[in-house]
Amino acid sequence: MKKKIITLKDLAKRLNISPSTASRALNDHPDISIETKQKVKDLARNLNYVPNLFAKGFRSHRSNILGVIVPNITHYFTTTLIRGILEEANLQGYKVIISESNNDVKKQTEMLNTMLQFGVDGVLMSISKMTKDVDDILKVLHTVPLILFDKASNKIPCTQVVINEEEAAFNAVEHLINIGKKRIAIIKETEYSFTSEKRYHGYLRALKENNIPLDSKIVLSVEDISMHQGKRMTNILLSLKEKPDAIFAITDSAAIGVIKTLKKLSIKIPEDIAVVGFSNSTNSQIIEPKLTTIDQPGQKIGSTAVKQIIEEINSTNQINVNKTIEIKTNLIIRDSSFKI
Amino acid sequence: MKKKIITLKDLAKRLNISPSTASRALNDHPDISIETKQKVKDLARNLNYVPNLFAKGFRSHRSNILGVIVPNITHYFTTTLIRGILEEANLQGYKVIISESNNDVKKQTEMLNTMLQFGVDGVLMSISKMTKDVDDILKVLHTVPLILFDKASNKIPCTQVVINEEEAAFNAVEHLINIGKKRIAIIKETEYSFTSEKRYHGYLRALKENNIPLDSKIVLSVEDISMHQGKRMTNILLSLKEKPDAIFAITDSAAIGVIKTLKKLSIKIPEDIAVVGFSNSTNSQIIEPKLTTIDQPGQKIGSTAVKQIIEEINSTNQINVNKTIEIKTNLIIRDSSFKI
DNA sequence: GATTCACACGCAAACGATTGCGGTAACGAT
DNA sequence: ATCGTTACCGCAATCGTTTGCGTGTGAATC
Repeated sequence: MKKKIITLKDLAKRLNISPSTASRALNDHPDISIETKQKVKDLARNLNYVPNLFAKGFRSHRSNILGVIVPNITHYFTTTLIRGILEEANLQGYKVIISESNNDVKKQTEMLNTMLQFGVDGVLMSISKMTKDVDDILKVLHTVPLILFDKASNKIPCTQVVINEEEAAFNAVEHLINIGKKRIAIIKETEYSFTSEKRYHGYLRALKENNIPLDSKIVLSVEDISMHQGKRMTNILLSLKEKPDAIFAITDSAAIGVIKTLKKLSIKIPEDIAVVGFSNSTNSQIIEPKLTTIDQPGQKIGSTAVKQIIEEINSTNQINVNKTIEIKTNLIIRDSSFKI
Repeated sequence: MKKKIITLKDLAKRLNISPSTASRALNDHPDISIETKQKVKDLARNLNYVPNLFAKGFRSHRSNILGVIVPNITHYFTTTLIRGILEEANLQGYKVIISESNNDVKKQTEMLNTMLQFGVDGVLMSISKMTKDVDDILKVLHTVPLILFDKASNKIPCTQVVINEEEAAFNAVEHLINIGKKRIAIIKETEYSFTSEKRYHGYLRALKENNIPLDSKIVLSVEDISMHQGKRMTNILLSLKEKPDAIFAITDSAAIGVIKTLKKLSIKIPEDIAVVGFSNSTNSQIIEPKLTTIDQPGQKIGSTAVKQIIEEINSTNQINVNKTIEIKTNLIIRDSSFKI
């Protein structure tokens, strides 16, 4: 009852050729005649021959497996990233091993190492935000190609696939200015977060280019940005003498916390205070009023990262490419910031 | 500059023993003296020896890789499932390859096959809902252990890890009855969906045990359940002469569509019409009023499935275990169905 | 007719870890 | 002194595929 597994040898034996000839035939080696190639390929198809990936990897040191490490898989945006990765990898004949670091730096390097043990051909990583010490990550660079996506870091000399964080934030804030807002608060993360800092720079530039003075009282930083923190920060902002007329939260979840708090206090959105988030999560369409936010094309980021890493895997020269690929975002204007 | 990879042979050469002795030493074979074992293990640690997984799998036909196939990775519940799978697999020294079938049956069997090519030791699958022909899946059973989780099917003789769909729905509907509702509508899927049918049976039993007659006019079925369909069905229900005083949507997204429609028409929730969903998605807490729903412990389902499949992988006897493991759910009562 | 050359293919080694079997030494028992 | 037992270890084969090198065949060239 056991299914007999067909090997190269089996093919060779049936055709009275050597295994090496069969191998070369299947791989289109020029030394093999067209007729032989045809014969081998036909038989392979008929017998449902599948090459043993272990044996293949054993010799070639290639697994056709990519490693992916993300901080938190339950975030909607992360799943769109993964979807892009899976799709593109599938097209190119690669499989994907996924691990979750839970924003734990120790776990992160641990997973990196077990991935190498499992013989991945390359690693795609979205680093946990508290990654300060990058030595462990740098070690990997000598072994297999590494690409950072979404959550990146300029401390690591490798290809990075990210969104145009700065410009996206700039557009969001300028949009608020365009609808007549003049006192725009921001809820961001502490300076350890690379992405948060970039978005903050976009915020600063938008103010500057529109001659709006920066008021540090309405620049709020939190450690772990969340809906709850959004609520807290809103209460702080509302307790100020000069209240803001718009709030830019650097995360949808925080923005939703803002909206919930404003609604509870019957503050009109967007008339009294407009709100803008970041991510275009599913939640942003559920909340009422619907949230203006920035759409990040996760799927495209994922597929781009895969294309890039496969290119690096196949390139023989071991130069450390150190380029940054930026994916365009889109501002989605909804009810929380409509022109009045 | 290239990192020299340490092999068993290297260890053996340095200690002047044979590779086989080194192998046995690392694997705690009784034939090896304690001193030799110690020496080998020490050297292995010092030289940072990592066994070549290819060679290992090549001989042992074990990859320590599990395959996972899910219909749609972007659903929040699915991500919690995956989180459970990843965690438990990590604990047990397994890696996980994930694929998305997009509810496409053809793709599903295709992925199943490539997974086998990649030498997975077992497959965990949440089948796409339109799976009618299971022949392709049955073939897999002869090759590696297979476990169905979440979306299962009684047509496939293998272990299944699911929630108590029927009881969960029963509890939800009985809760509506307990808060005084007497005319409870249900929005479900067509009969091709196994899970939907089970939930429907729970609905029926709750009515029966509480002596509420079934009215087929308020039993609505849709092909692809979604928020949009929730809205559509609500309008249909409201056009009836005898309107329902509660709506049980078999999915959170549909339930949210229901709530949005009711709010637009200024129908009071839960006073006029109560609403209950299914899944405890993040959205269910964002919507106002917050949605009463059924929490499915995804993480536990995932980890249970992994534990189970590893057990089956390690069990030599090839009996097809055909048991169903049911994970308990919890009814989460929120504002959309509170007692008035 | 001798030499060259391209073509098509086979031989055998190699990759790293595992394992059945055989071998050796040491020691005690007879 | 001989045999048996035990403890410990090495030899060599094995898995399936790839690849450098060698070989034989036939045709073309001088």
